[in-house]
Amino acid sequence: MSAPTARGGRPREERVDAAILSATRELLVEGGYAGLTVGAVAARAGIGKAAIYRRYETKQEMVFAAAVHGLDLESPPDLGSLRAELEWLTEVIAATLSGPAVAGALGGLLADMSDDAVVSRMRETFVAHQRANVTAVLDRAVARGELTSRPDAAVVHAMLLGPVFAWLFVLREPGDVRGFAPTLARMAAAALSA
Amino acid sequence: MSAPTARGGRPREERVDAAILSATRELLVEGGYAGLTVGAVAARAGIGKAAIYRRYETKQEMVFAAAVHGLDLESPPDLGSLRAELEWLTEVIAATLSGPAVAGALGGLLADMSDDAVVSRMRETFVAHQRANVTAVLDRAVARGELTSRPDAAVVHAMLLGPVFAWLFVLREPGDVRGFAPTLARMAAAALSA
Amino acid sequence: MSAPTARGGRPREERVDAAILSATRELLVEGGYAGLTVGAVAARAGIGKAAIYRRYETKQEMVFAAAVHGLDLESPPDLGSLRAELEWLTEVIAATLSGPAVAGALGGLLADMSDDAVVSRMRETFVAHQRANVTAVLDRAVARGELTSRPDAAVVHAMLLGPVFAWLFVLREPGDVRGFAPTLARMAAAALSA
Amino acid sequence: MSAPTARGGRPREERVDAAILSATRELLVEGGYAGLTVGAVAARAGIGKAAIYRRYETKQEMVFAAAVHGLDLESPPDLGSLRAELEWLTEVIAATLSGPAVAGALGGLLADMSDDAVVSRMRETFVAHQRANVTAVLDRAVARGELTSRPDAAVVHAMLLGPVFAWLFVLREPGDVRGFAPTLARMAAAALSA
DNA sequence: GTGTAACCGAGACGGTACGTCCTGTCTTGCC
DNA sequence: GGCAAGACAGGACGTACCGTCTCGGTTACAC
Repeated sequence: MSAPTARGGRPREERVDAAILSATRELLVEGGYAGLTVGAVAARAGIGKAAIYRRYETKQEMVFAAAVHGLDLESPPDLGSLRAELEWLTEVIAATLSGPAVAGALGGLLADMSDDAVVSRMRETFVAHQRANVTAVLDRAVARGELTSRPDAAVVHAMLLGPVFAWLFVLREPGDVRGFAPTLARMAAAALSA
Repeated sequence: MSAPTARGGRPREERVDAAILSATRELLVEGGYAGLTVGAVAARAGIGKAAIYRRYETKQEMVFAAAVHGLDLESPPDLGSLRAELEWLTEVIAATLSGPAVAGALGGLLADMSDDAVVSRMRETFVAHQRANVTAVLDRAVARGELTSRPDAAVVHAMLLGPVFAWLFVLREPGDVRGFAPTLARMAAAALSA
Repeated sequence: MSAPTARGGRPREERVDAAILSATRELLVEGGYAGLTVGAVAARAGIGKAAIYRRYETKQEMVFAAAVHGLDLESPPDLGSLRAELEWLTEVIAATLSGPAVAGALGGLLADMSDDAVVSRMRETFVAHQRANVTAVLDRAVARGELTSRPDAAVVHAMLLGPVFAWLFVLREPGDVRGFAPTLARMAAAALSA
Repeated sequence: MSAPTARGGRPREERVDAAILSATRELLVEGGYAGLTVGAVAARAGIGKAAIYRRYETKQEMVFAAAVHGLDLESPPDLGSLRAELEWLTEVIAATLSGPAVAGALGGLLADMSDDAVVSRMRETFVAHQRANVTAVLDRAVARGELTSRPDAAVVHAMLLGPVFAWLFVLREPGDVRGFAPTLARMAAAALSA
């Protein structure tokens, strides 16, 4: 979809790609996923709806691309201790999820997707990289001798991502999510070390 | 809404209340939040749409009432140890969230709500009771001497609810969520004891 | 309907009858037939909707009763000439049709009725009496020698009623309908005499 | 409404315009104005409701367009005498009003309209042309010397249209309206000549 | 007097239509 | 062939109204 063979004809304008993503992010901040309309994105971007559907098959794909695009691409640095690196991971996750566009989009994306291809893509893009980072951190901790055996990365990932997710989307504490990260990392480190 | 003073006039029929909730739950299971129609609920319940809108201002309120109604009302029994009780809590949370109606509804509800009254109601109903249960468990652990000081119940709640939530709605591992609960509870107990 | 056998039980309150008709007429003036609601009539009259439907089977019957009630019951006096009496008839018709409640109701009544009982009742009540008056006037003109044979009363009635009706409901000239009556009567007299 | 400036974009399809009008006329014949549903028109026409509301602001406008469209566009031929031409006019009016779609629509249209723009448009379209025809006929009669002065065309129009209108919508005589036209025209000619 | 039957205001009930909105596709004419 | 504009089919949404029914209570006539 995003890369149809594109043999001949006029090339797509990058300006349009950028305008779509940027307008989507704006409207996501202003009105959340609900209240975001493909027509409104087109109008805000000063383009036609067809230019959107030429790039994304559905509204969900567009929002996913806009919200997730370019997120969380760094790998965790070696900070010397499991706990410090877990804290780094948690903070990156919290920063990613609490960005205004992501916050507006994530709930909505979960809604419109049942079990189809989009959710798979999302898992691959959004989840796989984070899990790789978790794996790297755990491997380093084993190498350092902080852990005797490497726990399941998926479980550890859920333990870091989950509370942040719940905090933002269900609990919605008025307090800053960032302050939550160190506490969470400390508890996770303790749990793993035990 | 659900309880207008109602001085005179024909009283509302409980049969209708029940039929709405039950039809909503059925359709939630069959087609998820997306794909659930107010008209379809009315048709399935054998009532008119107006009877629904007399009770709930929006589709979201109806779904919320149907999905959350009567959930998780038991209090945690004294099982003798913090870990056992955390495990009980986690299993209740997992059972609640993975029930078919709730699973179909929760994502969708998060979507259509920005920050308005519905999300507050949801927090009050859905979250408050679980948090009270967490508090009770922690208090008992302090009384037993398992913990020296009572940690923040909100944080502990997030640590239990969050991973389950993430597992179900983001990670969507094919594996059973139930198997996840004991691991999670064990790690939480270790984290708290440290 | 209006007079069910009424064996036992509490008798109907005349206050309610009057309140219904009066509220209907008020709302007819304020908003026309469209925009008149049975619920609004009940509210304005300070009664329940059931009290209305106990008296009238449909909204149309109620409006008909309210608009037509007590209209046009006088018989045409002997004014000495056909033309004078035709003028009297035309003025009565114009006065009847241009009353505010009737004006608001008639179009609407015509709308909701296809060919059923209500239109028959309306014809009987509203039309029959006027036609009897036309017949009386024509008979007197024959007796006076102004006409050699009595024309069809239905045709003459249509020639008097019709232009007034069209003037009010289709043409809607801003000018006063009353000024139209003498001209119409004069032309009708000339047509009949020829 | 029917002609927005429409600079760019896909032009409206004539097929859709025609399908709307044709489906409306069919349903008007089948069930009258009451019993005609915008949804049913859309379904019968094989189009979406939005395509209707893009063209007509309300159901009334649509029905008006369908019932009145293309009616009565001929001008009265010179038939040599006032009476013959009046008869022609009356027959055209009767034919117009007694057409099945118009008969189903007119009463209903009168109902839903109070005094707003729709009734004005209707007057302009439906009435203005007929009145112009009346004027032409009267002018020819003056030129022929049949009339000494030209009477008010509005009054004459009311005298022709009105009885037909009343006959069809109020009196509803079972007899054929067509037979009514010559009598009416003869009487009108006599009245004008006097 | 005390039934009993029909009344009363209030308002919920099933049903149906309205007019608006949105999605994803298609069709113009211009570049 | 991409692009802006916008029409298309389809269908859900939330509102409004109709005519019926139910509640708790009142009022007259008959026994």
